[in-house]
Amino acid sequence: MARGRSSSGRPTIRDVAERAQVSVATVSRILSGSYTAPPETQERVMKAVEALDYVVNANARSLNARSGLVAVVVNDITSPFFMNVASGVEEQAMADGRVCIVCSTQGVPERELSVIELLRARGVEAVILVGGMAEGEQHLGQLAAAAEALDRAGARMVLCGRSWAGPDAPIDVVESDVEGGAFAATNHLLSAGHTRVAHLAGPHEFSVARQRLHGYERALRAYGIEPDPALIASSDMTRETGYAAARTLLTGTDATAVFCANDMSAAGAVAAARDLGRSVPDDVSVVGFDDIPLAEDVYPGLTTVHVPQQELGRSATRLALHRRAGDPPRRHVMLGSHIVVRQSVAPPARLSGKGTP
Amino acid sequence: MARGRSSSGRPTIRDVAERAQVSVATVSRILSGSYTAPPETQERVMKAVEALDYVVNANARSLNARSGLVAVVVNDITSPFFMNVASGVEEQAMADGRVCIVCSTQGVPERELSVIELLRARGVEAVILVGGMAEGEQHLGQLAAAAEALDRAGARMVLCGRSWAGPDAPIDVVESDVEGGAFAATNHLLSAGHTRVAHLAGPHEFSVARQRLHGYERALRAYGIEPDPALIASSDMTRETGYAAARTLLTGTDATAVFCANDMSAAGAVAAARDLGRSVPDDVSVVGFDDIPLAEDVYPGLTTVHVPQQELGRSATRLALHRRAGDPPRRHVMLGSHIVVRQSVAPPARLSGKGTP
DNA sequence: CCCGTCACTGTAAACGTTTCCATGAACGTT
DNA sequence: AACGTTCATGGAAACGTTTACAGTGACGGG
Repeated sequence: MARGRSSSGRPTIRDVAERAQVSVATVSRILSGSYTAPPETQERVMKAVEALDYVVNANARSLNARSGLVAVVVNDITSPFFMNVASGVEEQAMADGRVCIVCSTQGVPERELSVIELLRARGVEAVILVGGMAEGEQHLGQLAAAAEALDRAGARMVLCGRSWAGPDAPIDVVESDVEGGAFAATNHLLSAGHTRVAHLAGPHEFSVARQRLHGYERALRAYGIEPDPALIASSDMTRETGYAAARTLLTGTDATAVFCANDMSAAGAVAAARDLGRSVPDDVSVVGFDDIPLAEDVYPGLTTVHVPQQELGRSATRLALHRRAGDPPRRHVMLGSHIVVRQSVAPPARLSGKGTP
Repeated sequence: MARGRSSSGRPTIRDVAERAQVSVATVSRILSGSYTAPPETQERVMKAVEALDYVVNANARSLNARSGLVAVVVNDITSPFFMNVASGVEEQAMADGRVCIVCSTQGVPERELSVIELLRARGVEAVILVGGMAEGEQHLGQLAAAAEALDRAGARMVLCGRSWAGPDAPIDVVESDVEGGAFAATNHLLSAGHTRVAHLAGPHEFSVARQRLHGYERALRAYGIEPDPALIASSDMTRETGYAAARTLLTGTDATAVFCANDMSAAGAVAAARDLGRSVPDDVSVVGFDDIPLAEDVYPGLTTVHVPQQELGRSATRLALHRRAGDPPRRHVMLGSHIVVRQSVAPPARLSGKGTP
């Protein structure tokens, strides 16, 4: 039952019109709610729609009207940080009457461009780029070109939780104060009495990783300590590589504290410490970054820098969607971040030994 | 630079044709790679495409050709379990030359239907439904209708990691052996010597939650123990509700072990135990379900039932995409699950006291 | 009684593709 | 020399909508 008149496939607006004994124009008008038809006709059309189980062909519609699509592009669909930001985008998009879809580059930086192109082909109204590691000279150029192309098509692209590595950003950017957060985190360790504070850095090509490194170094210097390259290891911000890097850091150096580039690698560092028979926080203190839900479940609870993930997403979406005539072409939003104290930090063993009577 | 000839918006195929001095048909043919044009023309067209920064309008294309879109629908975009399954879908979809998008119902069960409708409107080729709590009589009926409508449009819908609650499924289903897993998990606790094994169940409307409950009860009975309703609490499988439910379970009963409906609520249970001053596993044993990455980071490492999340997604996608003429209309794939032993289970305190000399 | 207004509806032209069919040229076969 | 084949191309008809424009009656004011 409920088959359309057309030879095959979905019923079309013509089938509905035929069945309801009106013209396609009338059906279109009623369905898009663009005006008030007399209840009698309205009903006839609705009945036909019901009977045929008709849905508009959104692709055909997009030929004339706006698509109503907002897309989030993430590097890895399983990363809690990215997906928390994405859920913020989703929320705001829905509030603005749009539909949100999530696409992934599957960890391949170059794919970022092809995904954007694909979205442009689909006529999305906004592309929110969250995270993303590829920040080479050439890639940035192509990104700028892609943004311009989107612009021409009436769509907006905004960088979210990631900063533009070049001189001035050709697109909107929403980020949190990463360097300030890193400074605060390192400072937290220093003021607990640590002097040998290591940093488990992220990939150097990644601007937010560099910012964390800078914040770390700045905090050390503010304490009169010159950063020691031996205390800086590098991971790609996953649990596994964090584990490995932390392990060498803890065995090869006299570090009593580690500031990690993100919570994921911090979880790896905690596991590494445990496997080496070092207690956290008694033998070694650990601080993370991001404040993903995991941070609360790791034992001991991870002291970390809170990044307002949902708000990052919401804000980026607002920027993309709410554009008024007078707005400056490029906008930049900087959200604050603050430290969340849990149980993974304590004074260094020697000091705490000295400190107690 | 690089502006199209049209008044505004993106350049069209006509602009390209004009610039390359060929017909639109030729351009279309060359771009879709449907035949081999002489290199000279080929080059002219490519140059024009480049110069105008042209991308096809995928919506217009979808009017005639297939869309190449595969969609995953999840309940909550921030759930690790769902997103791991989704990444499996993504992988397989890409392998089959399709593009994968993720949509969320944002925790609102009814929204599932509207999202499916929206996807139908976009002409997707496959809809993979992962998770999803709404399984009322009426909802299932509507789901079946939606599946039929998709079918008519030449698209496939498959249920993934979730079973059809009614008599026989009107659509393809891929699931893991949930009841068997629950049986094994409970059995693991029983054979460690526990007799007061509690169950932190999921919502009863949710078929996979019911299956876990059944497996739990079956294991108890196999040990000659009649399930005690007092030992069964309920959460909605989040960390927070798991925490609350576990807390009442641990204070109000003499349970020495808890089998949790999923790892998330198990993490809550572990936290509750800790906050009550009960050590895991010495005072209380905990077993989870799913084996999400978190299970490894919780302390102590969570003994849990491994569900092949990626494979679930891959398999569902294959089912949707690889359909041959002779295939039965409805298929059902059941993947195995097995227990992963970590550190959250030990013999009950009394027994272990008795057991040692 | 005429005419402007109004509410409702239909016709047809976009929108940007793909693809069927036709055309003409070059070329090897009989 | 007449003829099929192949190749490269163009014209035009779909695909399923939306929407500008035009048309129909009905109605009420002059």
